[in-house]
Amino acid sequence: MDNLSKKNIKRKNIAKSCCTLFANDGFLDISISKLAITAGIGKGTIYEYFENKEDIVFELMTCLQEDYDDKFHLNLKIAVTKEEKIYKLFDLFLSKDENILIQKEIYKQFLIICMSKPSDKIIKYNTNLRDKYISLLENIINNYKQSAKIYDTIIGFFIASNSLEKYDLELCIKTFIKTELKIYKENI
Amino acid sequence: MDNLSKKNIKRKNIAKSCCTLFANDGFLDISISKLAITAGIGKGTIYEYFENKEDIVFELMTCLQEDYDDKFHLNLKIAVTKEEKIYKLFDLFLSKDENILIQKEIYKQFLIICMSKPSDKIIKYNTNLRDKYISLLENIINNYKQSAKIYDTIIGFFIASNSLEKYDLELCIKTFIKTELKIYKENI
Amino acid sequence: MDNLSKKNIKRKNIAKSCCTLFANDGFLDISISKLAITAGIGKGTIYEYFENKEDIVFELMTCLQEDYDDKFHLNLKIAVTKEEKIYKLFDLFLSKDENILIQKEIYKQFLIICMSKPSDKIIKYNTNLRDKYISLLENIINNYKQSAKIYDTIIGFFIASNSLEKYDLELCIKTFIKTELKIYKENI
Amino acid sequence: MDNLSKKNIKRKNIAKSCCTLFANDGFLDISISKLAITAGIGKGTIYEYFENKEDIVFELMTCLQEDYDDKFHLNLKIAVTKEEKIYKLFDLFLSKDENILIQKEIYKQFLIICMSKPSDKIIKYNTNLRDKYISLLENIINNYKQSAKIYDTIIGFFIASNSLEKYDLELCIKTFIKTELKIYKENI
DNA sequence: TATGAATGAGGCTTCATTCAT
DNA sequence: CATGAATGAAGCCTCATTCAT
Repeated sequence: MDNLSKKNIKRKNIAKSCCTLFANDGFLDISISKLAITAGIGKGTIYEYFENKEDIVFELMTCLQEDYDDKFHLNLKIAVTKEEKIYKLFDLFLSKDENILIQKEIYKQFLIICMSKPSDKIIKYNTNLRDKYISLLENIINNYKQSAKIYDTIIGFFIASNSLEKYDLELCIKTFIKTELKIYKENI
Repeated sequence: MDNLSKKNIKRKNIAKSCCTLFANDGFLDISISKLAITAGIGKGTIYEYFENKEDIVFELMTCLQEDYDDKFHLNLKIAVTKEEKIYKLFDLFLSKDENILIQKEIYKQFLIICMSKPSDKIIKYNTNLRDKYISLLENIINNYKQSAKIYDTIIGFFIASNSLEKYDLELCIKTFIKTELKIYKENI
Repeated sequence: MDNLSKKNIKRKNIAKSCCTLFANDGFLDISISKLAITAGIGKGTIYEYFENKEDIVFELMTCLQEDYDDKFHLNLKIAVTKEEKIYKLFDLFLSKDENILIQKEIYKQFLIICMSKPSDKIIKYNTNLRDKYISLLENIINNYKQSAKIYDTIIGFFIASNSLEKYDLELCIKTFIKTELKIYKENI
Repeated sequence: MDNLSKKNIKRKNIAKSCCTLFANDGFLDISISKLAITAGIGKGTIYEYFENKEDIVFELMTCLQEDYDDKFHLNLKIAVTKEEKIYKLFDLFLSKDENILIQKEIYKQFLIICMSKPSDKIIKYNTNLRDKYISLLENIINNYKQSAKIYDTIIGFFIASNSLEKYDLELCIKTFIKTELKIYKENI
C-alpha cells in the first residue's frame, strides 16, 4: 500500500472514531482537543490529517455516505414498489436503527456547516450529494424535476423536525411520498 | 411613556442597528464587542437589554416579523389570485428588495441557531412562527395539511439555496406553488 | 429630628434589610446591584449612604452589636453562675436561635473582611469590639489576661468550626470555659 | 522521568513562583493575568496546570507544608524541652525569618479561602492539616484534647494578630504554651 | 434626595495553532 | 511521523461607579 492510501485510511479512521462525539455534542461545542482525545491521538496529529474541524465532519460525511451507498443498493433489491424504494433511499430520515440515527445527526451537523461556514469544498460536496440522490430518485420515478422537488422538500421536513417543538418526520415524509406518487401516476 | 416601554424601544433599536452586521457576518462570527460598537453603545449596556447574543437575534427576528406582518397585510390587498397571495406571503424568499434580502439573511441566521443551539425559547418561537404562516396559508387555500407541507417545503428550498452551488430559489418556489395549486384544484 | 439622624436611621435600615442576603450569599458574592434590589432602593442611593460594600457590613455589625448588647444585659440578669454568665456573653456562638445564627454568619463575613481587606476603620472597630468583650469578661472573672485569652481562643474555635469538616463548636467552647474556670479557681 | 512527574514539578514551580505575589497582594486581589506574568508563562498555560486560582494557593500550601515538615523534623532534634518542641512546631507563627513570614501570609490567604469560598477539597485539606499538627502535638504532650485546644487557640491568636490594631502574637503564643504546660503538669 | 441607565475596565476561561522534541 | 506543552488572542460576562435627570 502506498503512503497516500495509508494516510487516507488513517484519516477515515480518525474521522469515524469521532462520529459519536459529533452526533452527541454538536460541531460547535467540540474542540480540536476533545477530538484528539476521542480519537486517541495527539492534538498535533489532527493537523497532519485535517485542515480544520469542518474537514473532519467532511471526511465523516464521505465515510458515512460510502457505507450508506452500499447499504442502499442492498436494500434496493429487497424493495419492490416505487414507494418502498423511495423509503429505502431516505432511510437516513426514516430508520430507527441506532447507527442511522447517529448518521442523521452527523448530516444535521453537516447542514449547519453548509449554512454557516460555506466553504467552496463543502458546498460542492453537498451539491454532488444532492445530485446523486436526485439521480437515484430519477431512476425510480423517471422525472428529474419532481425528483429534485422531493429531495429538497424532504430536507425541508428534516429541518422542520430539528427546529420545531414536535414534528413527526416519518409521517410527513411518508404522506408526502404517497401524494407525490399519486400525482405522478395521475400525470401519466 | 413608562420605563418598560422605553426599555423595549431601546431594545428594539439596538437589535435593529445590528441587523446588517448579522446579515453580513453571521451569528457565529459576531462578538458582543462588535455588536456594541455597531450599536454605538458600551459593551456592558448590551447586557442591560439582552441576556446574550442569541437574545439579540431573537429580538431582531421579532422586530422583522412585526414589520413583515404590516407589509404583508398591505400586500395582500393588492394580490388578487391565490397564487399572488401566496407569493406575497413568501415575499421574504422572493423579493429582490435590499431590505428584504437582509431580512432573509437574518432568518437564515435564525435557522442556524435553531439547528445548532436549540433553546426552548427559540424553538418555541420558531414553532409559533410556522404556525402563523401555516394559518395565513390556510386562509388562502383552506387546507391545513397542504399549508404545512408548502411551508416546510419552501424552507427546504431555502436551505437548498443556501447550501448548493447554484439554485434558483424563485423559480423553485413559483413552480412548486403552481403545481400545488393545480393539485388542490384537481382534488376538488 | 435633624438631617444627620434621619440619614443615620436610613443607613441602619438599609444595612439591616441586607442582613439575610449577606448571611446567605456571603460578602464576596454580593454585588451593589443585589444589595440595592434587596434594600428596595436605587443603586445610586447606596452611594449616598455608604462608601462601599465593606461599609454596609460595617454598619450591619454595629447594628447587630447594639441589639446584642441590649440582649446580653437582659440575659446577664438571669444568669447566676460565672459559667452561665460567660455562656450568655458568647451567646452569638452558642445559640440555636435563627436570628442569632444569621448574626453569627454576619460576624463571619466581618472577620473575612478583617482578614482580607483590612481598612483602618474596620480594624479599629474590631479592636474596640474585642476590648468590650474582654472588659465584660473581666467583670465576670476579674482577670484581664485570662479574659483576652478566652476571647481569642473562642474566635479560634469559631474559625475552626468554619473551616473544618466537622466541628462541635458548642462542645469546644463549653469544655474550654469549664477548664478555664477551674484553673482560675485553683490559681486563687 | 515520566510525564506526570514532569507536570507535577512544573506545577509546583509555577505555584512557588507566585508565592511572594500571594503574600503581598492577597488571594482576592490577584488575577490569573498577574499570576501568569509573575510565573513568566502564558495565561493559557496556567490552565494546563491548575483548575483555577484557588487551585494554585492549594498547591502552594502543599509545597510549603512539605518544606515545612522537613524543617520541623530537623528543628525537633535540636529542641530539648517540651516547650521548645512546641515552639518549633508553631515556628510558622513565631519565626522572624523572611521566608517563614511569607509562608505565614500564605497561610492567612489559605484561611481566607477556607472561610469565604469553602470547597470540599480545601476544607478537607485544612482538616487534614489540623489533624497532622494535633498529632504532632500529641506526640509531645500525650493528650489529644489538649492538643486540639492548643492548635485551635493558636489559630485564634493568629486571626487576632491579623485583625486587631496591635497584637503581640509571639508573646500570646508563648505565654499560652507555658500556661498549658503548667496545667498539664499539675493535672498529672 | 433618589435614581438607574450607561459604561469600560478587567475578570476568567477556551481554543486553534505552532513547534521543539 | 507523532506529539502535546505553550501560547495569546479573543470570547463572554460582571460590576463598581458615575452622572444626568
